[in-house]
Amino acid sequence: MARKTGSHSEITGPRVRAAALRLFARHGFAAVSMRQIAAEVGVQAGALYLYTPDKETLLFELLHEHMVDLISAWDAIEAGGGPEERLERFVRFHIRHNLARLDAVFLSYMELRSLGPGNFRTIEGLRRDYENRLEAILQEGTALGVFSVPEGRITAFALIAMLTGVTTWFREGGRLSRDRVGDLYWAMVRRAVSA
Amino acid sequence: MARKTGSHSEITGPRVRAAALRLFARHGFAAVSMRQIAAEVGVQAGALYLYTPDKETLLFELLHEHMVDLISAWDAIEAGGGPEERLERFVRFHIRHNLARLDAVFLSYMELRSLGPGNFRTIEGLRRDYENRLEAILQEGTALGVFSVPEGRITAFALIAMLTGVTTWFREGGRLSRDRVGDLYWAMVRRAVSA
DNA sequence: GTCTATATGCGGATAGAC
DNA sequence: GTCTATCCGCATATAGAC
Repeated sequence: MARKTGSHSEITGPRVRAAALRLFARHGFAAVSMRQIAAEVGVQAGALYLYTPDKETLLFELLHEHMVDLISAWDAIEAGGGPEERLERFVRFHIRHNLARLDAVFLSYMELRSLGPGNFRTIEGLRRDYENRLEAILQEGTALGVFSVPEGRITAFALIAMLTGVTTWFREGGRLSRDRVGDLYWAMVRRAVSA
Repeated sequence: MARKTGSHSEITGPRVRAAALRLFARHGFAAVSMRQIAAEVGVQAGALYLYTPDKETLLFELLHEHMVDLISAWDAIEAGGGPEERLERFVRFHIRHNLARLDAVFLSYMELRSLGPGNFRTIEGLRRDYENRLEAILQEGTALGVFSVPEGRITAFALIAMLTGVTTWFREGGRLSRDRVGDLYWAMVRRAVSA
């Protein structure tokens, strides 16, 4: 199947999203121009509109993809085991998954406000879905008497905030390995919720 | 001492900072124009430059004031008692203080990147000063055998992230009072670090 | 699919009148 | 101390050539 010269749809689309993700996370959504994104990809600004109807939609798609990716990755891992086992798996998963996606994590926390109301609600709903999965583990463990968690929802918020915080200080090649960080955080989480 | 008509320096300055804080936190530094800030205060855009040399300096001063305020408020409270007592005081102080300054907390996390290198380092240094105070409590408690904290610095990061997270979900007049939230978080923190 | 060119409007910051 | 008017540049988004 012959293709026209200069036809790079399958390759330029992902490159646009990658550049936008990097730049939005680094400088903020409003501070980044379509021209900057285009320059990073190596095309002219007008060409970006072949891949997104406008700037906000580009942001929305990045956030949406990140949340769907997070939830489906967890759903593929959670199955089986008691609450304590699943909670440990959650702690290690959340740290590992987010450390591998620093830009997307930062963007998800900072630029929800740059979305219109409809897009905002969609992303917020996905975040809630994720939080609910952790809350369910905590509730189940409390019902079984292995955890002592009087407020499952608030505890889920607290734990996710603590775990996500790793992304703000962890440095590749630093003194602590990812696994060691997982050990440390799991030790804290376990003690914080144990009966 | 007579004063000219339309002379409101002592009152307009604080109003400019208050409007900037609110708008920067709500919409992001880059997304807010000097004209918007001026409109909120009720003056014309040009008049703002009587109170700040430029937009970035305005942001810097807001962040700087917030950090100095935080540290000096804590220093006025910390004195006296053992590590466990001081840690409890820290937990309750951090939650209470930050809940009363939601815009500034949000801004401090999101818009450090909008500062130039020099201003950035200044704010980062102040944040480090604050973290060090918590770390010192954890180290002292570990040395005395009342805490079991193998990594004081990482644990300080983890606890601050967890506590600051309250600002993202707490709603005034909701089911939980501030004091109850303090109780819940202190229970988690205590168990997470106890020997 | 990408380019160049452009419409149209808002951005930060300054000058000078009052 | 504040206002009006303005400089100048960059923003998003689109039109039409190739």
